[in-house]
Amino acid sequence: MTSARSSDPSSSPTAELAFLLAQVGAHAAARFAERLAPLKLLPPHAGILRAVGQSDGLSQAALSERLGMFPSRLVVLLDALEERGLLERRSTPEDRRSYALHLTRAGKEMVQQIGRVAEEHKEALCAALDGAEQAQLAALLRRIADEQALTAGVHPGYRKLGRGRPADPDG
Amino acid sequence: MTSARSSDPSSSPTAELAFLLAQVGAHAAARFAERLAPLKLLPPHAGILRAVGQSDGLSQAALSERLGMFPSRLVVLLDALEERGLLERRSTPEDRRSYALHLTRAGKEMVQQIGRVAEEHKEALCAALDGAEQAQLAALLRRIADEQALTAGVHPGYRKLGRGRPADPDG
DNA sequence: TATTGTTATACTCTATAACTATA
DNA sequence: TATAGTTATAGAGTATAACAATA
Repeated sequence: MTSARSSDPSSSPTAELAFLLAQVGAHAAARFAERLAPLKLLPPHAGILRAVGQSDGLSQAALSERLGMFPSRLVVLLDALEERGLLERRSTPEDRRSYALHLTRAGKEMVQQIGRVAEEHKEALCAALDGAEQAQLAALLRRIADEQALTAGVHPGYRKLGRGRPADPDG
Repeated sequence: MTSARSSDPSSSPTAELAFLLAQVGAHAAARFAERLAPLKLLPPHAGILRAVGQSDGLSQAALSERLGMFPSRLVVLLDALEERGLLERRSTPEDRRSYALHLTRAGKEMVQQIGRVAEEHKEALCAALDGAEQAQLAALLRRIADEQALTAGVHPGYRKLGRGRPADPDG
């Protein structure tokens, strides 16, 4: 079962490519989640910290819009981050209904640490490839991502799914 | 938000590579699930049909082992496939506890159709790349998959997850 | 009347455990 | 006593709906 990779799919020589993408991608996501675990963070937490770090002071509505996440889901995730002192909700004078989200000092440090973890993760994941090959792979993926209109830094797992099956296996 | 892809991540030029893999991979999986929907199949169904097609007559225990799926989960999926006449459980004389799984005529045709859908899916997903580039991408991914010891044709989404967080977002 | 954020509820998916029938 | 398959239960995770405060 180790090298039967040739005998699988249907027709064209790259027919398995889409499956390979989904397979390696899911593996990458799972491994990253494992590396995040010691930091007591789930992937969506990391995504939020990164987004807030990039757009300091944005509202929950704006953030949920950007990440394609339901506001009600965001609340729970933000609660956890605020409780840990990584992020704070500051009430704004302009509109007393909404909060401006800011990273704390600890939050900024956590973002740094996530960056380091991501780098280690990438290195372990792509150990089979040298630097030039990694750059090549990144370039190809970026072109797919752009053509498919994927938003930079937004994982589909964050998204509210259009009423139907969850963004499931295979591919 | 369309080309901020440069300003995200941490340090190295390919730091975003792992995220890109997870992002594109999840996108691929979601799009494939959509293409499967008209066939009234979920991705795990397709995975099962393919596996049984490759190893006609295997038992549920063997199949659940191969796909890394809990036997109890397999039951429900097989029920649906059998009900639709795509697959059958034949009792074997040797061991009356177990069943040998076989594709029906309709099941084999469905496998063909899944292959066609997969091909269309790949073509749409990788529209940004020409044939040579697709082959290049596939080769790079295959090397990662091999080095990371991923089993051919088995999506991590099938797997029983080692007691912890689900194979989640990011990467 | 519409919007921000929140709470409460329901639904889906999947893991765990308990059970039967064989062996 | 152990194994194949099944059923039943419970636990995550996430979408939907209802709500209070403000605009």
